Amino acid sequence: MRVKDENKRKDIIKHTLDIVYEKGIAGVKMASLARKVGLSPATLYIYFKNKEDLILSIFSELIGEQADLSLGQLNTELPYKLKLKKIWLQWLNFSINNFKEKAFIDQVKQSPYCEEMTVKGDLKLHDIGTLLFQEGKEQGLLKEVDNSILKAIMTAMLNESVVLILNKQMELNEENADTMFSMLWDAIKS
Amino acid sequence: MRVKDENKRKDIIKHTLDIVYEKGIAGVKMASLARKVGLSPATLYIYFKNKEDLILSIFSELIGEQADLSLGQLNTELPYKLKLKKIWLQWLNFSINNFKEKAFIDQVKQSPYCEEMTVKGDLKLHDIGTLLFQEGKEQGLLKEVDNSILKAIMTAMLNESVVLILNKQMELNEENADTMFSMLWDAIKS
Amino acid sequence: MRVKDENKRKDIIKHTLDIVYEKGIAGVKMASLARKVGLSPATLYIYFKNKEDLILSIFSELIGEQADLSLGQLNTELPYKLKLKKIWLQWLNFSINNFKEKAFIDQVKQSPYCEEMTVKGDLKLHDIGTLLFQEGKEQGLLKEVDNSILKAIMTAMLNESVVLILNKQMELNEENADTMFSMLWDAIKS
Amino acid sequence: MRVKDENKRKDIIKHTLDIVYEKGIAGVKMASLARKVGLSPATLYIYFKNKEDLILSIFSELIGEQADLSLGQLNTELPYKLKLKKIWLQWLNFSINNFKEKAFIDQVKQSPYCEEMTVKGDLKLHDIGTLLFQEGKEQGLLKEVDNSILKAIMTAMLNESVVLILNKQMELNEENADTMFSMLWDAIKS
DNA sequence: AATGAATGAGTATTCATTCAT
DNA sequence: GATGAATGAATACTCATTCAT
Repeated sequence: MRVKDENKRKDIIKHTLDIVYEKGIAGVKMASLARKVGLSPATLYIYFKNKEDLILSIFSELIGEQADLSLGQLNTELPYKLKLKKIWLQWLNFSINNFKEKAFIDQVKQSPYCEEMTVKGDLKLHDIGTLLFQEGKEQGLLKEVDNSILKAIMTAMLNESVVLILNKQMELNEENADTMFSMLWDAIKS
Repeated sequence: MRVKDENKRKDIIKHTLDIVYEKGIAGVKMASLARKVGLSPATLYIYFKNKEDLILSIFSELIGEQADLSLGQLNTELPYKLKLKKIWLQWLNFSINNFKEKAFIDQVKQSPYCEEMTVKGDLKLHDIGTLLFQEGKEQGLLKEVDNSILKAIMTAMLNESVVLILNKQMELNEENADTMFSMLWDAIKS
Repeated sequence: MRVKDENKRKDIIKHTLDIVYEKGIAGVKMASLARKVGLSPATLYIYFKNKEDLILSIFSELIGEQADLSLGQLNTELPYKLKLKKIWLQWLNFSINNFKEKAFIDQVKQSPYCEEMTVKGDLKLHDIGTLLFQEGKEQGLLKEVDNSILKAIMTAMLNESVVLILNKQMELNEENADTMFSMLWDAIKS
Repeated sequence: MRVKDENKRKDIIKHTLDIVYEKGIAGVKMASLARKVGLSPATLYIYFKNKEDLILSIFSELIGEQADLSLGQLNTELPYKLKLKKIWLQWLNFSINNFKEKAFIDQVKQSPYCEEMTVKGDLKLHDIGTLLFQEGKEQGLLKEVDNSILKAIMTAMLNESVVLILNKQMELNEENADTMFSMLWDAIKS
């Protein structure tokens, strides 16, 4: 009996991410994906039930990883601003290093594939945000605006930083990271 | 000889925007679009050479309108912060009132349709940003960071505000608009 | 504008009947059906929504025709036995002349396509049988057994007669028809 | 070396009969059949060369069993009508108890699988019929019609009885069996 | 200009069968 | 013998686009 090569699933996912990054979700054609991975189209259907399953399975796994990442940092004993900066930098780095994953998540979110699915991972992230901003407000460091606004701004700055860096309009170094974070901080601090 | 009916063209565009907002660009099927507009599929091809032309023509027109909008405000004789706020509010309102148009632009930008096209309208916008931020820096009011960063942040805040409002997580009233703008201002002011 | 040739639908149906008779329902391949009719596969989908619709539409139409056929004969003023014979001969002729249609109906009935459909036409036929046998019983001419049994026997004899004739084991002439009917009559008469 | 497990072969056949009864021959998928039996798809191919072989092997075996069954009864020393009734009842019971087998045979007969095969078993049955009806005619008890007609009627009545019983429109008891047989007898008796 | 019919070139998916262990 | 993985060859269906009027 041939043994299942567990790398194959990873290969499929990797190439799917590549394609989505380059051509969008609609650009994922089962046949050409298979060719890229070096498989027969039929083999894809051993690893994923169908195209929807392929897209949503990857989506779920990515959301899960992303959420897991941040949970560790919340309990550190740093001053609030530094802790926030650390988490922010961590998110920034994660986003840069996983820009294809991020692009994939964004695309799926606004695609029809996402319609029926409850995004569990996102809830985790939401809770993290809540905890984080609550702490800042309690220490009187953050503006007294709704958490969703704070989270929106943080996300927005993150996203745009990533875009600037990926578009080579900005380098990813400590100085620039400091600049971006200080602008974020100025925006949300009380 | 009958002439092309300009209303029909507008109808096609309107329904295309609707579809893209609801189902994404991949959801635009020439036949069902035609049915929605009340035309034959063949008639679409009188108004637009093909699907790509349909998408990109709409895209160009929208980008053009968006840019035109802002140009008027630059010459007003208000203090800088107020002028910036006015432009920001104008953009915000425009984005809210034209969220389908905005969604369309975003979708096209990350679609394969956009690949071969030089985004003329965007250049216009880029120039506006340059002028605007230049003025602020000259008056010593803005942080001395790259214009692209300033523009990115302004765009980011705009986008997230729109999302919050459209998702009904935030109301569109003067107070909230003030809050969002003041956060933006804090972020970019020197 | 090209005009729709109403014969095309009939052609599709005719060739579908041929294929089902020769190879069974599973032998109906949309592409080769289209080729036989002289159309593109895509064109089939203008006339029938999908394969299931193709099969079930034909089925419904055939059932309808079959039922309509018999309704007329019920009111004639012949002696019962002669009337029954006339209807029987009519059914026999119909079955012989439309053996492909009959085969089609039989195949669909035991196929998964039939599962979800309520067979309206059959109900009509059922009612006809009921009326017919009721009359015979009232005149004391038929055995006092359940109508479903009488109908079953009549159907059975019909089917087997058709098989014998189509297999060339029996000729379709008046003598043989008489023989078959008299055997049927002997079986059901009181 | 292990030998082919005869129980496995029986299991495969049993589940094949189940599937054909429920979903028709087209419903037999080698992979899911294997799963049902608790085997790997590849293992099926140890027991049967391919799908056609699977279907036709089962078919041949069933035809053989059916013919064997009847041969024993022909020599009994009963009066003709009673002997015929006994054989008829035996066939009826066999058909009821083996309705899946019967359905299988019917389905295969009208499927493309049957095309190239000469139905040996049926010949045996044909000979039995010939002997049986010959005897009846010699004793002046049966109508002087072609044996194929007599056989057709007997088969027809049998089939319809089975259908009535399996559809619960008729109970399988001595009275009903008597009724059905007497109708058959009335039909064929001289 | 306007149109409904028609279609070629895809696209996802299935499934009998074989491979490699 | 037994097996799970792998696949080639279908197959139903879609859709942007063109045809013929």
